[in-house]
Amino acid sequence: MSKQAAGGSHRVAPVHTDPEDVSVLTALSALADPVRIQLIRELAVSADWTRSCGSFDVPVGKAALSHHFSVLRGAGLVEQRDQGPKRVNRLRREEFDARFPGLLDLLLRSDGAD
Amino acid sequence: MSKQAAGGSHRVAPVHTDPEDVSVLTALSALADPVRIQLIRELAVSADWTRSCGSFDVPVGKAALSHHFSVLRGAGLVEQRDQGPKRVNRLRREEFDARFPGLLDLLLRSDGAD
DNA sequence: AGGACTGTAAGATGCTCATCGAACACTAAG
DNA sequence: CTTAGTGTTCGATGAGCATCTTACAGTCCT
Repeated sequence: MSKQAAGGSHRVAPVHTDPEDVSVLTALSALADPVRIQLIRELAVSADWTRSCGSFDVPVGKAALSHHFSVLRGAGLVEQRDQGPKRVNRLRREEFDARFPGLLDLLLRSDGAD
Repeated sequence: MSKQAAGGSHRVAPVHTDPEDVSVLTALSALADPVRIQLIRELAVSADWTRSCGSFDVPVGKAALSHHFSVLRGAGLVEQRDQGPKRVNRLRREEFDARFPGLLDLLLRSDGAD
């Protein structure tokens, strides 16, 4: 049977929030974190669906990482898909830009020192 | 002696941070708070130097309010000046826009329900 | 000088959240 | 089936922050 992009690899399919349903406060809160900023920046320079959750160079454990991705999903910033044992990611650039124009650009334009 | 706009009414002159010296993280963190969002929004529709700190309709005490303004100053969002016993405020719209284009617009365009 | 008003500073409290460790669920490969 | 790899969930811990109360420091008015 075809199994790629099937519905539900791990336990349940990841819960996503449409950027249109995200409040400004939620969006800003999601972005106001050093680890999540780094995740977004790394995602931004990677092709869609090429980065698994564990492939990011962040100074936190797996549990915290999973939590951060949950926050990013809830803010409509990231989409996830199960691919075999891995969960691959995609930055929802266009959709998020439509809801919050310029916000992502702001984050990605700044130097890494920020 | 002239006393208007003199240097130091209360105890010391308020400490300001230039928006150019503000990191993205600091800016986002400052804006990721319901009370501060409300302050910014009220300030945005008020003429410069017309609003004293106590003139805002926020559901917190004086002490917390003072703290919030301190955060806003530190993020380069608000400028303060002593005017008699009051400390009047001004939104640093142009300067902040130059550092973070579109960020303030985003906050001010959204509905109050956000 | 005295009193009303405005904002700041200091200390205490409570809550939210970021983090970790360990256990669990699912997939893929041997 | 067993093992290795990946990510989630749960419970606990700790830090940071928003808030309050109280005390203080100015300014203005009488």
